[in-house]
Amino acid sequence: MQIQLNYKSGVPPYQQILEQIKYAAASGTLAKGDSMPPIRSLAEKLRVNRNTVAKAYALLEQEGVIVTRPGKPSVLAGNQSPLKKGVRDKILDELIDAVLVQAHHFQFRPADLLKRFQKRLSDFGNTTANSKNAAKG
Amino acid sequence: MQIQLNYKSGVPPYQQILEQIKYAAASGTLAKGDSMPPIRSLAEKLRVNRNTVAKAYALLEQEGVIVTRPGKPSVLAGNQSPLKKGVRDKILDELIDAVLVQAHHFQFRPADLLKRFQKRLSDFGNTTANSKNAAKG
Amino acid sequence: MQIQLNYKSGVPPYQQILEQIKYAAASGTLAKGDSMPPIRSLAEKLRVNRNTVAKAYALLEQEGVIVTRPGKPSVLAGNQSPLKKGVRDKILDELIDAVLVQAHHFQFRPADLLKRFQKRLSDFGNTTANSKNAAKG
Amino acid sequence: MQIQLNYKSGVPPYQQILEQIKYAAASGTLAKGDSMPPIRSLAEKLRVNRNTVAKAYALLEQEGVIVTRPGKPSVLAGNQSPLKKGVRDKILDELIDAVLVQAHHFQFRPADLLKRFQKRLSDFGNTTANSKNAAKG
DNA sequence: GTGGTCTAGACCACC
DNA sequence: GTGGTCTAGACCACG
Repeated sequence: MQIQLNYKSGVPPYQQILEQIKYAAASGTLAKGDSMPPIRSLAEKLRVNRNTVAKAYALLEQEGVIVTRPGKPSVLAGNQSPLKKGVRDKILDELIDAVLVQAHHFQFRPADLLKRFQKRLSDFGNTTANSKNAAKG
Repeated sequence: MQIQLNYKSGVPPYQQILEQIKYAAASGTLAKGDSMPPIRSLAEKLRVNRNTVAKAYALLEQEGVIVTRPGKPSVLAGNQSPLKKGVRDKILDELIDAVLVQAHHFQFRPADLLKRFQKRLSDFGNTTANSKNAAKG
Repeated sequence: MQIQLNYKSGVPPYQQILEQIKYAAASGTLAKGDSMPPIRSLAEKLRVNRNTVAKAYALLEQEGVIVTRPGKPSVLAGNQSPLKKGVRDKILDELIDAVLVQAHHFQFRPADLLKRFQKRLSDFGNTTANSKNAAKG
Repeated sequence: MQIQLNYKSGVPPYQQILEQIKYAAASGTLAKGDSMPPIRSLAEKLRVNRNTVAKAYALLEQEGVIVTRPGKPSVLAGNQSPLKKGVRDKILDELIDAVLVQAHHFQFRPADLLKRFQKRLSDFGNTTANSKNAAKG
């Protein structure tokens, strides 16, 4: 699972973690019964205090998204109502628009922006392919 | 210009104002040289404190989006970011990464994501090109 | 670090704080990686409101002088301005012009002014070079 | 006479005008009995509202630096106590230091800074040589 | 403890 | 009327 924290977005980190895990669950990246990454290692990876991750997990349990049991890894609860395609598209479009607006403001030429996006996309594919193994290892 | 504040998102109001004005500027709803709504009236309309809007305006000026001068209404500047290229690229990359992560969670296939991005990009280009006429009409 | 506020100058306090911290950073009184005085204590010492100091810190971060992170003390960044070269040059030229105008009013001969500038420049270089030891001594 | 307004210094324009005229008088750039530039033309030259210049002139008269008579051009009053050399030097040094600090922050190399200063200095010499005639004409 | 944000209300300088 | 600044006091998120 890939989590991106943005410190300048103004959204509190615990909330960013929360949302991204929820999305991952809703989209099927995480399946029912999968175990979540341990708080400690996730905190370390994100370079964030454990309390911050713990808070996200606590809220996730409160919302019924995960089940935590002391001593055992947290696992994803079942029956996630997956987001409808329309909703998912809307979320993505908003993020894409943010890119477009900023790029326009920076006076990027569309072709250059597209190139940058493609490059980033292929880079991302490679790292996530590796990270899956890294996470398991 | 239409600004909608979302109090549940966790994004601070001054930043939502900032982004939406940037959006309006980028999409052509506001044209270069147009004068901005006065801080006071915008604050009243959004039902926030004057200082909150003032903060957004101050940041917009620092980013080179608008020009403010005491006694005069703020006006939209010619889009010129005062930031170094490296800094601009970094900001853009972070926004792109947010898209990639979300798309990955939603299990979009890279090809589909790219297609969606391209579509959005060309739509955006048309909007900004047409908006001048739309505003006049 | 020593900060002196002058209330008669007309320069807003937040800006005096900004400049003097910049000065301390440039002259080596503060070294890269040093942590800054907390906003609250500095405000108390200067007998100004917390927000006033906070504003100075926020601007210092935007200029790349310090790095702030909620929960952690602010630290001095490696000096790297995020501004475009053209913008940096313009800022410098304005400061230089202020010198020239004043010298002209004082009827300094250009040669004398240049000499004075050179002296000050080399003195400044020595100060920053020695300050590390001075701070330690 | 050369007046430089800096809108980002935080010092109100009327005060900048006031100070620079006082310095000019104190340093001898303006001599007793010289007539001041008319409010209207100075305001135009500085791209500032007439009220702003008028305010500066009013304060100058209040301080006894100039004498204004309706319908006639304002003239410089006599007996300006010229600033001592030590004071003048200190004022200049402070302005020079501001340049050095900012240049250091921008990581200008001393040689480059010096070069820039020299260039600006020679440019300034040329413009002021012309402006004297322009002002008279 | 740290920094970040918002409100409420005040004063200033400029046009 | 405009934008800019400051104070006083509150709440939040993070470590």
